[in-house]
Amino acid sequence: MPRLVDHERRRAELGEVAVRIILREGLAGVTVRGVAAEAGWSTGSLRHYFGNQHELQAYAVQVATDTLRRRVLPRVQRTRTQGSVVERIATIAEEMLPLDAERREEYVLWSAIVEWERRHPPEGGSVSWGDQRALYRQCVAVLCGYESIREPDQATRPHPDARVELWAALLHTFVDGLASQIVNTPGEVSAETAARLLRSLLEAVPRVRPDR
Amino acid sequence: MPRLVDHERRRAELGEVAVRIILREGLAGVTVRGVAAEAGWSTGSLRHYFGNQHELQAYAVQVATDTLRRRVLPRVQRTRTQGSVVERIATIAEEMLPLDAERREEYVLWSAIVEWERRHPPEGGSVSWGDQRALYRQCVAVLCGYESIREPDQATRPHPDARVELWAALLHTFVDGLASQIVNTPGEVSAETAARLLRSLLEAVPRVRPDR
DNA sequence: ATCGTAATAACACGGCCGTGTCAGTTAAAG
DNA sequence: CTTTAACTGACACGGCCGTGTTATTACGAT
Repeated sequence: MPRLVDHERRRAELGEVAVRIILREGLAGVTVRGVAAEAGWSTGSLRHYFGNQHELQAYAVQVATDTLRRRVLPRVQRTRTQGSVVERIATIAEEMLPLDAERREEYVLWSAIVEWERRHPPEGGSVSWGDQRALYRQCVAVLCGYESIREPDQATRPHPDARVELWAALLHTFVDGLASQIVNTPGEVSAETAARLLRSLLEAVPRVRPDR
Repeated sequence: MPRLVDHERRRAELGEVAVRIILREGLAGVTVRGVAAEAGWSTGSLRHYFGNQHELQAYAVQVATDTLRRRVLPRVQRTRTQGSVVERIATIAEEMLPLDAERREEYVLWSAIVEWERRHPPEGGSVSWGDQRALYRQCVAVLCGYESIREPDQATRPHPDARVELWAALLHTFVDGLASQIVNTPGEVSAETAARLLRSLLEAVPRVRPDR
């Protein structure tokens, strides 16, 4: 019969282009015509793979999510083994801050995902949010003097110590604020200032057992 | 000669319409045609008062700034006199959080201003940022056990106690993060949760003198 | 080699946008 | 009342957008 095209492969290809546009112009820049042009196709052709703009943007957000997972998780898991506890945890938390060009790119992707989820709330709650909270929970647990490594699926659930749970939330919120200040008022909050503030907050986390 | 129109008054009138549009559709919704239509004039007429869209949006941002000053400052200054120190300070800080419809409106205006300043960085640094920092500085000073009221121009300058300065920055960042989480992930961070987290952070501020 | 359908691309329609032009209107100064 | 410049609004141009329609192409099964 007619020639067959690997739809999933084409969508992935177009998704990559869309992510590139998100980085350059934000989610609103992902238009049917724009993506088609940058990918080198006509809009009529693109619309065989995405019925409308909504589908295109939804797919782009999905690609962005996968990209972040692939980029950020390995960096977080490759934990630093030297330095004080605060220093090691700070290094992990800094992976969520737009301190350099690469992480600034990632922050733009985060923002696009958040913008999308705000306008199209996922029924089961944001997955990325749960992941982040689990990360901070684990950071605070270590900082408090608890076991340094818990099973991943354990970190997804609340920590038995309410103080850990509380400070995980505080840290999560603080890092979010720090990230937004870095991009929105770079003249007021530099990368160095942010790094310093982060460590100061980590110092304030109450310890169950003395520093290790 | 020809009839005369109070230009400043017209601009203010159009600015109000523009702010209404910012609340409804964001800064990008402030278009020459849109504002003219909502104000009941033609675009050609509007453009006697604003040469182009840039001028119109810049003016709208200015009006938004003035509106916020007029709305938020009085609420902050009418400080609560009952309850613990933490409770009183929390009430002040909560004025910066989008906890109800009114303050959610104000948050949208803040966001529009920040967006504008990010794309058109003011040379002298953001005025609104300095104002906010001064507020948190004063809050933390009281919380630490310092004098409850300093001269306004004193609050603009750094506090002599470095710890006050540090925790003012931490609190500022935290409240920013809390605000963004409330609007971006309302399903994860409710108004109640935010209020609770805020108080928890305030409890963690180190005291110079015992609670008063 | 032929056929039929997926794939492709060109085009049109309607919408919103910023901006420039220009003739008509208004009202204050003379 | 006449003059005159500010004011007004209608219109056009070009651009970008989403989307629907339609003709053409390409290719695998027959």
